[in-house]
Amino acid sequence: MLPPEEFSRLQPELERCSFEQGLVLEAPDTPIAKVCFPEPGLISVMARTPVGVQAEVGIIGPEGMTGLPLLHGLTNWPHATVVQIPCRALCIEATAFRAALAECRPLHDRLLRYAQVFAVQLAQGSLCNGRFTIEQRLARWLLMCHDRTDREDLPLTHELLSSMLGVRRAGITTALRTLNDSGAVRSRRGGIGIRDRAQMRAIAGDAYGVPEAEYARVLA
Amino acid sequence: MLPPEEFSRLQPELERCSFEQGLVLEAPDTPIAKVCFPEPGLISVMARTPVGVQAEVGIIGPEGMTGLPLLHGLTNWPHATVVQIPCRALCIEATAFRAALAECRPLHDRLLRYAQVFAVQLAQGSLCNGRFTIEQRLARWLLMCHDRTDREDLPLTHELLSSMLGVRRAGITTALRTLNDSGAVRSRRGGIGIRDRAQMRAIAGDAYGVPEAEYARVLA
DNA sequence: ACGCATAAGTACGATATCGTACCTTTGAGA
DNA sequence: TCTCAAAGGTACGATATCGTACTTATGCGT
Repeated sequence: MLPPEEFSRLQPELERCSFEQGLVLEAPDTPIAKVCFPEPGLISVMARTPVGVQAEVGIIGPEGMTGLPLLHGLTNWPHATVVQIPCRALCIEATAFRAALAECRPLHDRLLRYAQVFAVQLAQGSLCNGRFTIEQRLARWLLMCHDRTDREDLPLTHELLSSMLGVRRAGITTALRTLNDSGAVRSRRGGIGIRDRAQMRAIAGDAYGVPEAEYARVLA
Repeated sequence: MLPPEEFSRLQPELERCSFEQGLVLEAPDTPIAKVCFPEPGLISVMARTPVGVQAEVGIIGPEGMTGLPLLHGLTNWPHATVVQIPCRALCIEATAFRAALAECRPLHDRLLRYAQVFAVQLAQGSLCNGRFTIEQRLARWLLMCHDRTDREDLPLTHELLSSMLGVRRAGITTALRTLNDSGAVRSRRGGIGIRDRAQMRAIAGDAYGVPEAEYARVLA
């Protein structure tokens, strides 16, 4: 989705990679090796405390990139970046990425606009964690996930979702049953299919939409 | 705290302003007029949904700046920026700020590092909202506030704190009484004084510290 | 076809927090 | 000195979520 002249600056250095579920692209406080521009799939940014309390705080898909610290002139940050739904991605070495940023100001500027969209996503996620129910947050998460994949069925266990939202596994089971009963999703062992997006949006309410609108405004 | 050559680029255009509590520096989705570098005091970034659910998601003091969207090449974002504890600040018009960024790359780079610290603060706030008790979050907030002011007593009502944390006013009263009883703070009508920082940190636990460490690493 | 590890469903008492309401205290201004 | 709006304390039933544990279902590998 980059304009041709910006994409062509990166193209020679881009390598297509394939990522399994669970792959850790960036470890906390560890130099980041490469920047990835995902194809359909899902990568998430996890915050944690020194003693190991952890939860997902942001998600990245084809609309964005991993390695945001490199965009800010740094090599690492305290968060982990983990592949949640397998995907391919176009990847570039950190040093090559840095060089491209320095040489191509329009590229840097464009990616910085994405950094703002991501910051808005973090902020809105914070609001949701404080003010919405598990059911609403789950609907929000599934919608965001659905936006970023091209799959019919998302390969997600309740266990995985519970660690994403930072709640009990049993809490996911309960919330998911409500979504299922309302016809919004179809849930199977190890997988969830979005059935009715309109219904999902109704359930998510205001928990969903602000970062998406920001993305449309800033990068579309 | 900027190096001399970067500060001198901004200096001619900086104007010192005085901000009252409650002043709205940036309204949601509205072009930002100026960038402010606060002196001791507190400014907060509030996220909200279309229907008005709102909570604070980030705070800014002398360590940082308002107007982050301008740093990302944009003019606005969906959040509001509000003065919570009166302060002075050095301010610069948006257009002059943009010009300075374009001309002085080291300045831009340095401020981008701050943008990362702020993003980490947003992420950690999200984690806290999901996983910590009101008491811990309150302790975290008061510590962060204390870091950014030079006052003995923070002029904060329970009402204000409740809208910051996105909880009931009565919830603040209760949590604050616990902090008071443990000797961590001294609470008076319309004001709170931090009495024992070590105690506060013990109560906040892991809710406090990650963004602060990131700041020290990246900008100190 | 079978066995087993993984995933999902369910239960239940405990706890944090909510919504709401009402009452008391405080301190600034008349 | 008095008054009153703002601030703070408290109460109580309701609800969301938790921690934990046990049970059932599924599908992969043999």
